[in-house]
Amino acid sequence: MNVSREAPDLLPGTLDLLILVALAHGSKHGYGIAEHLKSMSADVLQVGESSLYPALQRLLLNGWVKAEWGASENNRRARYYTLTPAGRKQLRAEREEFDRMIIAIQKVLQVT
Amino acid sequence: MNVSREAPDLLPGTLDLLILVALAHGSKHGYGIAEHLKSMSADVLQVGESSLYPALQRLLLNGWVKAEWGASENNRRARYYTLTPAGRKQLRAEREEFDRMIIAIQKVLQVT
DNA sequence: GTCTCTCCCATCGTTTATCGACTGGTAATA
DNA sequence: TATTACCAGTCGATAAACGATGGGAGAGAC
Repeated sequence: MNVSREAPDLLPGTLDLLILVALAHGSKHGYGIAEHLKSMSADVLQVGESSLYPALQRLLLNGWVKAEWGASENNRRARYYTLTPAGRKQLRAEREEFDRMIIAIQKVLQVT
Repeated sequence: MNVSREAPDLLPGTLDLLILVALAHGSKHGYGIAEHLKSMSADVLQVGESSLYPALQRLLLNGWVKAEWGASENNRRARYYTLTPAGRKQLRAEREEFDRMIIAIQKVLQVT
């Protein structure tokens, strides 16, 4: 019964934040976002397409990002996602909330 | 459509770790675990009973903890949970994995 | 010319965790 | 007697992440 556990690809609840951060420097397409997160994290954060694209849909629906079709550097059809002003605000909020949680968890952990 | 978001009570995926840590110093009953997490985190980590008890069931099923009925300091019927050796091992593993994730996320975040 | 590789998009169905609301009970205290 | 604090859970809804799957188009090898 779940005796051996897989190492998760990412911490649940942090994907939206990670995507928003990835887009903070400029527009990226989905594939590029995944690459960015992977390389920036030294291959620890491996976000699969089946997590990434639904997440991007969420962000679109909430108005945090907008999307437009274009061509990638490799001359391929790609959909570029860009942070909206509301998205920047959301990024700040999520980052604060994340920090709050991490600090709280560290307090509990460091007792040991 | 989800324009205003509630601040979550805890980071998903971290509850098991938090419980294991809470029990690392000695047996506690469920209510006591929740109290411990709340006070240690300066009221940030508010784990509700409907998250706590299912989590304890998971830990029991996996053999990370064992449980026995007893009486609380307040002279009430209480179920005391205790870490097993497998639970200590699991605690180490989860803590490592958590640290790995946090470090990776920080790397992505600090670029901004 | 076609094969394969990398790049790029996405959905569907399953699993799993969290959580709001609820039920149920006992000791102490006002 | 009533209320409050302590202590145990369950049930159903919601939502996020993920494995599997299914495209398609450019580039380079053969």
